[in-house]
Amino acid sequence: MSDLEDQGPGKEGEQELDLASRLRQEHHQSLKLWLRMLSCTVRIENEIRTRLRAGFGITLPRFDLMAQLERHPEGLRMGELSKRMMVTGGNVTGITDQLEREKLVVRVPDPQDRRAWAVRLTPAGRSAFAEMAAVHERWIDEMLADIPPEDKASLISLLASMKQRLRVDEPR
Amino acid sequence: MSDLEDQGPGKEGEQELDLASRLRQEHHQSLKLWLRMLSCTVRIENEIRTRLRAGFGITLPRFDLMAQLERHPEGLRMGELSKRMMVTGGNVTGITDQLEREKLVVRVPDPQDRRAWAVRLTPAGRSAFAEMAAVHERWIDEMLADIPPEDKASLISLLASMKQRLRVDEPR
DNA sequence: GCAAATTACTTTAGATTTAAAGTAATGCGG
DNA sequence: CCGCATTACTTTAAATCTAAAGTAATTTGC
Repeated sequence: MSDLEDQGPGKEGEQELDLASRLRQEHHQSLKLWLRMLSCTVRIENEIRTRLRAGFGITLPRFDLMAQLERHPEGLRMGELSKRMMVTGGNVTGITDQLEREKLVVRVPDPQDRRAWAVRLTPAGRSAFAEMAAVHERWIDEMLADIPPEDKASLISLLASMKQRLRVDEPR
Repeated sequence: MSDLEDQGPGKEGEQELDLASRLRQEHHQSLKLWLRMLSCTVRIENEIRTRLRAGFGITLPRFDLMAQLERHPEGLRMGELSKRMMVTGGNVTGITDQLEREKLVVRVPDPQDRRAWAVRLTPAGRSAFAEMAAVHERWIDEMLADIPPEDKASLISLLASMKQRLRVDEPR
């Protein structure tokens, strides 16, 4: 990738040229941003997936679900998991089934609402996750080690703002 | 999300406090960056997937494959597609099968190497893609419409640098 | 109260995805 | 030229994933 789009406007002096170059600069800006972010994301995701499998024999979606649960010892409902993981409900059903089979989570009936279930980490699940999470974060640190901290800070801030301003429908 | 981590250092004056707050600020920085980018990416991806299906009855991976081909009228080999799309070869085989069934692409044998195939858009595929691509870009523009152009420019530049510096293995 | 709409979750069908094994052609070292 | 590793792609098995339909419980409107 050549990536010449981020240089400041030249010194053509001509107002018209300046406008034209600004337009050229902004041409496909959104698409470019999207593709670049997607590319970074997929690269990292693939690496994590591979390492989780090799290191712990676990899949990324299972790890993700456990990560959601870890922050909620009281458990999360299926619908909550679906929203947080940004996947369909049917998908959550399947991943939960797998994790339950492995005794890493349990489904607890909700006494208030007999349609609903809370999913909770088992003690085994909690301890397995704790070990994986520590290594997982080390991996991320390594993968991003060559990015200057100021760049990281900028990205964190810009992405937070981006997430807020994104015009997408939340519900699934 | 509350997102308070991006405020500049306060004016405590104390060097030690300043260092401590800098440490606190950088705590889990990589992980936070990763999760935030992932969140933005998945949101956009889900929206595009839904719209592509609703608007054109096509899936995102098929659209992606066609997008790769559009820039290479001479066709791309399966292995090239795999690398560019960052998915396994088996996956490319499957998506290509589907697109071939729909008469949107063709497999052309490589005269130099009888193991290899070039995949090419058919005329129907090219014209179908042209229509979809225009709308697709409009969607991206809309989704990112509330993000200031300067933020977009910064993100484009920071993500380009990030992509370069990412410590991940390329080959699949 | 009760029918209808809604909600929470599951099931189903079909597509995508990976990892790993398989097939066939190429290229390399001797 | 021949054996063997490599390469390009396909196939397979199992898991994920979506969209849509299905089930059962809850809520809403009257």
